[in-house]
Amino acid sequence: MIRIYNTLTQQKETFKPIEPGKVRMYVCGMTVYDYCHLGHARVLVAFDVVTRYLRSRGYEVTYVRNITDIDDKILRRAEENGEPFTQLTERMIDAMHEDEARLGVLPPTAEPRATEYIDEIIAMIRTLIEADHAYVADNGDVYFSVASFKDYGKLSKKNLEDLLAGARVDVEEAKRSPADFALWKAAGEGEVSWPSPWGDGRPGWHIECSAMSTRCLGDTFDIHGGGPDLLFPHHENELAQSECATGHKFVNTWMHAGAIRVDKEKMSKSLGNFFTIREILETYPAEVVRFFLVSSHYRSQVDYSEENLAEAGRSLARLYHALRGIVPASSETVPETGHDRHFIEFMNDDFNCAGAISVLHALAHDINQQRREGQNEEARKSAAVMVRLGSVLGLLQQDPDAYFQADSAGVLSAEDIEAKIQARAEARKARDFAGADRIRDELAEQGVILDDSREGTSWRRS
RNA sequence: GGCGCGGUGGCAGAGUGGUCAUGCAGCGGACUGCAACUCCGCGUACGCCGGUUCGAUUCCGACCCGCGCCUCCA
Repeated sequence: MIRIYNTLTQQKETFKPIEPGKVRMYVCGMTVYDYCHLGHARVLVAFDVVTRYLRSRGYEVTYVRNITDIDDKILRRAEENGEPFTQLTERMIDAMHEDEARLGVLPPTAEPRATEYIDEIIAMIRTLIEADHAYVADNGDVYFSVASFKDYGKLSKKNLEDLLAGARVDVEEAKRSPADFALWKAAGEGEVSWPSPWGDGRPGWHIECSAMSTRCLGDTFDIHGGGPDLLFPHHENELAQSECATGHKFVNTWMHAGAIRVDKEKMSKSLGNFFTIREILETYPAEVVRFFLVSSHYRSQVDYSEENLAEAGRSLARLYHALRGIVPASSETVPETGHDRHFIEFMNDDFNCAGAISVLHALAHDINQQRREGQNEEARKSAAVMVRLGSVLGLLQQDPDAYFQADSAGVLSAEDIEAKIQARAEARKARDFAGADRIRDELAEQGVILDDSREGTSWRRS
């Protein structure tokens, strides 16, 4: 029994898919005008874990994550760069795919782009106009009439009066109400546009998600996810449009990830305090970044800092250390253990990954102890469990030696290091400990740490 | 101002009405030529004040503090 916190009802609910055994999920993806930052990574990883876990429990998951490849920010950036907007978006989409692959994020089932759904968008706007939920304004824009949807605000818990009282809503004369939002924006002279019954223009931001999600997943689907700052206005507006257009409930479970913070402030584009994924990956192994993200609950805020990343690295190293030098038994031969059940218990409770990781540590402890006591077969079984549970979180899938010895800015080659280890072994044999220690210290200075064991000496980069 | 979330040991981070989170760091011991790795052990954590209760970090109320959204943002 999986329980998920639903933003709409503000409580954890037992998850029951519309169609037994199948899950239809939509997550708001990127607006591709810049590189992805850590905040994007959080959403990517969080819903990757949701997908992996649901699949591991036997669900067939259809995971749709859109790409917004047309909007004002894209057009502005393309103009600044002096390039066609499609060239910019293609480049950023490639970069995004690269980033997510490095973070171990599985590709979604479908990745629809706004520009490929213009027909569906126009059809939905037409339906909304016909039903009097939208209107064509004097300036040629088409707006959604917020007053026409009595449930407006039910997702973000806002009421219209409060919204209108706030001075921050965009006062646009053509709108009937300041809270109304654009479905279709009329194109100015020379702007990128598509033909429509209301003249040339381009879609507003929210309508694309309504059109793509309902087209790909049906009028009603199971899960809709996204970042914390999408709750309002984006998801609220999406919900309003969709329910008005289809006449059905839009989404059963709404999931929102927590924000990434830097120095107690939200990491965001507007504050300019963001770190891109590729920037961070220059300093930290991708799996450490993923581990950092997964080791706290997806809904909580997390602070990005060098120290926190470093600690995640040390914690992950403990896990890989346990796996080092043993060949895990094949997973099928190891039946479900208490650890598996614990893991599932944690994950069933709104994807409690922090708890799930504690099970991985318990397994590491078991393996170390079993090896110490010479129970190698038991250790191999424990390792198999650890790797299979790790795969649900997208962790521990690398060869441990490869993980520790990954050539990240290493000055010394693996051959050089092996040669030094050999020299040290000979010195030790001759009981020249001063000489042996000198070699070890030299390696340490180059960022190489040695681990002696009965079987010999292994090394890792610090 | 409106709405929402949170304050857990040196740090990170789960969780629970009454024996255990977990990890990092630290300390003591074992292993080791010495280290590293690993193992064994250690540390009177639950913002503040009331209330409910046999018993509250966990439930209720007030208060203090922090954060998020209300504008493009994942």
